[in-house]
Amino acid sequence: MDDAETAGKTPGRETYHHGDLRRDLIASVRQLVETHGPNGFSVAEASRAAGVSTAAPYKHFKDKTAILHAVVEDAMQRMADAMSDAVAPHPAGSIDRIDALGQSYIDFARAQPGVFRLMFGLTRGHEDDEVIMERGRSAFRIVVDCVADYLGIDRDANLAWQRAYMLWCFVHGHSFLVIDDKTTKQELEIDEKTLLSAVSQGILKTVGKAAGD
Amino acid sequence: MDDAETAGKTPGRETYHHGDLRRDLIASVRQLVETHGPNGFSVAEASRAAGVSTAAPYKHFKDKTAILHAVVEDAMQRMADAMSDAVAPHPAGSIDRIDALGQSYIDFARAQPGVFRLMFGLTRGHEDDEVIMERGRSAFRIVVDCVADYLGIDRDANLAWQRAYMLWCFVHGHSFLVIDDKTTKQELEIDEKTLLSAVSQGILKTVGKAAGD
DNA sequence: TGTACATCAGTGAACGCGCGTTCACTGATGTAC
DNA sequence: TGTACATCAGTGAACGCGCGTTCACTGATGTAC
Repeated sequence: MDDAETAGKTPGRETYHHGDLRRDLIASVRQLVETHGPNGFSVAEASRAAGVSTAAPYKHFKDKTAILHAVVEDAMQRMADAMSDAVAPHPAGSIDRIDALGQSYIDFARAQPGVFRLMFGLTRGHEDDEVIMERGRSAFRIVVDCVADYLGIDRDANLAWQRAYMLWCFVHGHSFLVIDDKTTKQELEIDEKTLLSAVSQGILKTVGKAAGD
Repeated sequence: MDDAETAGKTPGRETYHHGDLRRDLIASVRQLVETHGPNGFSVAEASRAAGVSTAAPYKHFKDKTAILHAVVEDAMQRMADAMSDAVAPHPAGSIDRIDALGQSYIDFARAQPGVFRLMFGLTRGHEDDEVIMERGRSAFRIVVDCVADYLGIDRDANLAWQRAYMLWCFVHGHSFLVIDDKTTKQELEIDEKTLLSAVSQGILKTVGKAAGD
């Protein structure tokens, strides 16, 4: 009971007011999405999971899509944070930073594939949500900065953006293939870490600055 | 009228029997999925689009997911065909083959993003559909073969599979980012063709055979 | 060529269900005096 | 410290809706004799 209240789990709430329903709803939706897939979420079910009536969410969100957006905003922030954390332990300008960044991205996708799918395209209309877009951009900027530092070029250089984008594509694609079970891992006979560093080196080291030519 | 019947468009069918409802339903679903998103599809709406009662589809499919599976099976076949066609005009063993392959993949995704999303993970349970899996594998085998030929190694070599997978990840990720509007194209200041060949060269040419080390 | 009949692809009405959202309401909280 | 009142986060019942699926049926087709 005490634990439940402290953690905001709301198993059988005793107080009339919930405490922080908004946060709890987001958490419930996250869990539902992981359990029943990115579409297997309803306002009703989320309300039940949070232990409130189905009308309660409308005190905090305009409608269903507003909840979805909040979940994605939250996820974007957590992903950006995870990427920052992954980068920290490694020296600036090292390739380890870049590999750690990629690994954290993949780990995020693997840990919460439902939310990951939600973040990317499943629900249209993200383009209009400035919070989501901005958090996405700032996450990408981490990649750009690491790439620029590694290459020893300006952080605004086109080359840095291009190389960062190439890496993003690879990591993004691999993440999807992993969570979709399309990757025939045993056939590849290569572990993820090796794969990742082989690609980052292939893209960063060797193509050099000649891509525009 | 004649045109409609010939094309199987069924605007206001006159015959009691439909002709080829199964095929028409798949086409209707494809269109619905492109219009209303990968989830914006119902048996009822597909029936309406095909001009039959909502019960008619059950004469051809067990249930809703069976229709979905059929759509994905069809799409997998069309994608594999598109990839074969893309490869054909270029000499065996050339890098052009590989770039054309990647381009055809991206083109497919861009042309029918809804179906593309359907193919990948949106609906779980593809793993159990042997037809879908087999067609996916055979499409990937085209990539592996092209890579092996380019590298001048055996088509069953691990290295070929690994390199092919790296390329697939990139192209797959880029495709998703494109259809999700996450790619800030103008900021990159690089066109797709250049991007694609830079990556394929980065991954194939320069990392060489040393990735296992 | 004609008739009887099995087969099959369609109909249309109905079912139960869960959903998103609204509404008038009520219980708790915080603030002004 | 006590009371009055505005505010706000909840309730629970209700709504209309579209959906997936089933059912007994009927119209068309093909085949055996």
